[in-house]
Amino acid sequence: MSYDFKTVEKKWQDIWDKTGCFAAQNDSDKEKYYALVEFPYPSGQGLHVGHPRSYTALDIIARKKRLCGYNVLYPMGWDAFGLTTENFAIKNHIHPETVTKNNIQNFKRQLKSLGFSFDWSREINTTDPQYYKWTQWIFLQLYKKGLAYKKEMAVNWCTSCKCVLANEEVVGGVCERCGSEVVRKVKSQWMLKITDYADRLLSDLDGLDFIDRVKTQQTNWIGKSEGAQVTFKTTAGDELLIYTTRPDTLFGATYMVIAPEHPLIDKWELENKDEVIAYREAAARKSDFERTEVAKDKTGVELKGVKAINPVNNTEIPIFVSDYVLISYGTGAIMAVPAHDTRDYEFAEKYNLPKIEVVAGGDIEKEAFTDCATGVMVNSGFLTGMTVEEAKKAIIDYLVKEGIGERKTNYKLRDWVFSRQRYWGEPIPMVYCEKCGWAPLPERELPLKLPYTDNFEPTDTGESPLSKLTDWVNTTCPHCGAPAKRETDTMPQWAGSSWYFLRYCDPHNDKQLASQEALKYWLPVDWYNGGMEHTTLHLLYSRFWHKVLYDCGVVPTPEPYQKRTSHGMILGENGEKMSKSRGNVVNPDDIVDEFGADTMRLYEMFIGDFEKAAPWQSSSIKGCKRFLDRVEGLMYILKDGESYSAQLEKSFNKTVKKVGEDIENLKMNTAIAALMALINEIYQVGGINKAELKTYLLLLNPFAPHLTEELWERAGFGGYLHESSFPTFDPDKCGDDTVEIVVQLCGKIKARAKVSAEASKDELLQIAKNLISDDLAGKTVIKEIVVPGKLVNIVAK
RNA sequence: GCGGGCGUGGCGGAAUGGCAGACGCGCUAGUCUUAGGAACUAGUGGCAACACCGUGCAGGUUCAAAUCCUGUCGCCCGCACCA
Repeated sequence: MSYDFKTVEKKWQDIWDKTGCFAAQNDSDKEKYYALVEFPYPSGQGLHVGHPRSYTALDIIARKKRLCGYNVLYPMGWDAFGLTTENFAIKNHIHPETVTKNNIQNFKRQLKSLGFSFDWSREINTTDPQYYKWTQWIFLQLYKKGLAYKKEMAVNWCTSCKCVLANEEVVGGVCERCGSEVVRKVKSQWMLKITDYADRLLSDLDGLDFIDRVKTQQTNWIGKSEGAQVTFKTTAGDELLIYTTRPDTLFGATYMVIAPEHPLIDKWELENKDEVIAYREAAARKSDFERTEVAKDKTGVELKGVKAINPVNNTEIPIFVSDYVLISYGTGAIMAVPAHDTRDYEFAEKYNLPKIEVVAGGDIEKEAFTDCATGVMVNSGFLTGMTVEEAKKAIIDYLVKEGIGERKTNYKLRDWVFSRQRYWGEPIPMVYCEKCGWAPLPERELPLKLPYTDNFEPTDTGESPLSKLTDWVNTTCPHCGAPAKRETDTMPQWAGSSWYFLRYCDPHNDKQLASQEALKYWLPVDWYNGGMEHTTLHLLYSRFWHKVLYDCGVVPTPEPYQKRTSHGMILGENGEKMSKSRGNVVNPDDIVDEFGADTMRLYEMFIGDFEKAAPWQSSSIKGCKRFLDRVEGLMYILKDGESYSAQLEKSFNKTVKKVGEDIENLKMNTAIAALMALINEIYQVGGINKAELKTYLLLLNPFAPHLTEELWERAGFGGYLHESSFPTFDPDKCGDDTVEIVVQLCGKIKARAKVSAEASKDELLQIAKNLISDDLAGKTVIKEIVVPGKLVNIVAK
């Protein structure tokens, strides 16, 4: 018995399209619910089976919330700028605009075939000038607030994409996108000062309902550390500033290390200048990857002719240059305490430098003693005898009093490199004038449209392809009117996605990025689901932009998303990541064609724990199809009935409770299992009445919307199912009258008994004792444990 | 190295201190069928066993442990010389 899913699904998708029934209302009195999934990058490969996992889960949430009376916004759009499209365009000699248009068309067809209840009237596209007008506008606000600045700096350069990458886009020393080598290159780049927001991005996590691993990852990425900044005098007469989280170990500092890029190297008269410069150049030639590759073996050169003076004991100590110290963190210089830092220890061993134990408790002949919790200070002047924590406080007080140091907080987070030397991105609305310097484009000139060209390939020189379009580049200065040149770099892919959820609130507004009323009504996003891979990229960037917009008074909430969850990856049948090269890719179109959208949706939810990775199993899909066939089969055993039958009343109440709760907790797999168990019971009983079918269809509807609407209509329930309401349950009718309890003797199961659910502890105990009286004979009862509804355990000797 | 997570039947997975294996796949038998890689019914952790054994391994706490604690092995993810 198999129903005609193709006809049924087409019919309902057409009805939903025609009636626009899933469009959210901006002027509603109803309570709002904003459910959001990450909008896709419309690649040429089409939809991946990973996409529907997220989309189906939140579609279930959205559909359930609508049935519960909410005004639901569940939108969809296209994150369409970016390198993948551009690289495809170059390879196939098609303009990226055409590629994007085709890919979107295909994605949209695929999404529609799965029956998602997206509000298509709010569809957005980041490459639409009416959209990126506001991306550019936000950039101008960042610039006005001093949060966008241009800086000559060493950046990550992908040798294949011929383009700068953000720190977050470099994974394991290679390009996140193409896997090619990333080298350091000095370029002038637009930077966004996300570091100004580091503390707020960290502390505001507290009030948010994000899953722990997202919070942990963002916290680690921001990398807050507290310590002290200390000034060391040098024999050259000037000062060396260092950062340390262990100021308590200052008496143990036996040498200093500065990063190869440290500016003092150029300033100082060094006896071995050639050697030092050679070391620096060797370090510069290394890519980040090589530099971390050799992390095990530390190298360095002593700076001859200059020494640092330890301010607490006036000892002269040598200064080294080494690439294990990073110019980009802290002050680019450290005091080395080999006795209490493993890296310094390793370096000191190699270069035969002295170690002074200042915290007792370890054996510094063997290894560095880094424990802060147990040690006591020794060899440390006025700190001797204190605990590490006491010493930290005392030394900072001392440094402040002497004017040679202060308390200091540092972050691992770096500013966001915002320029890309590529064509397919938003033009940065800035103009460079010889006289005035960088000038922002007036807001009325937005959008600054991306000029159309067929010559969009990246250049070997590292210049943006836009620089070849001299007609476009040459302009006049917005300040003085003199001839000037446009910025030719474009924005990174992360720009358009950093605020897209705002545009959904009011997508056709041509005066503002969205109206205040709309933003006030819809924000924050109530539930946002997306991939873990975006935790330190998109998710962090968009929180940053949102906070800036909040400070500008553009958005009414300090945080964009109230709740964040993340789905596990769907792996190939062989348990490996799905990829073309592994040949284990499943195309959603094939599944929809063979089994239908409802089965596909159900299977994606039934595959396992939503948060965990799960391998695709073609053989299991038919289980979901069989289940839906059995649901359709209910029509043939349907009886009249205004209320639940006595036989099924408890089961229905229990299942309503469970399915409702499971949906809210994203436990779609067990919700489906409960519906399967219930239908098994219905077939056991041999029939279902109309009241029961109604409830059953409503519970299943968020998962399998097409079939349930169809059966609703066939059963003659009137109107559309999606206009009805989610069933409620009677808490008193969720428990069974009789329950089976287990009788244990010393924790071993000896008997089982069906008892009344209402039975008291004493009654249960008596029943249990009777049941195992033979075993108890001649023994002394030591302890009796009774857990009503579960078990009785008697401990006897 | 640091941080996060995981380890349960032939397979995907349930169970978060209280009956291990819900639900599904697969498998076995049966029914119907010209046929079955369809559907339906029953069974299905191991074992000859109602005893006993069983949640990576070794200990521990508890009347009771897949679940909590300690150690250990293996796998996955993130960060990676952040001073």
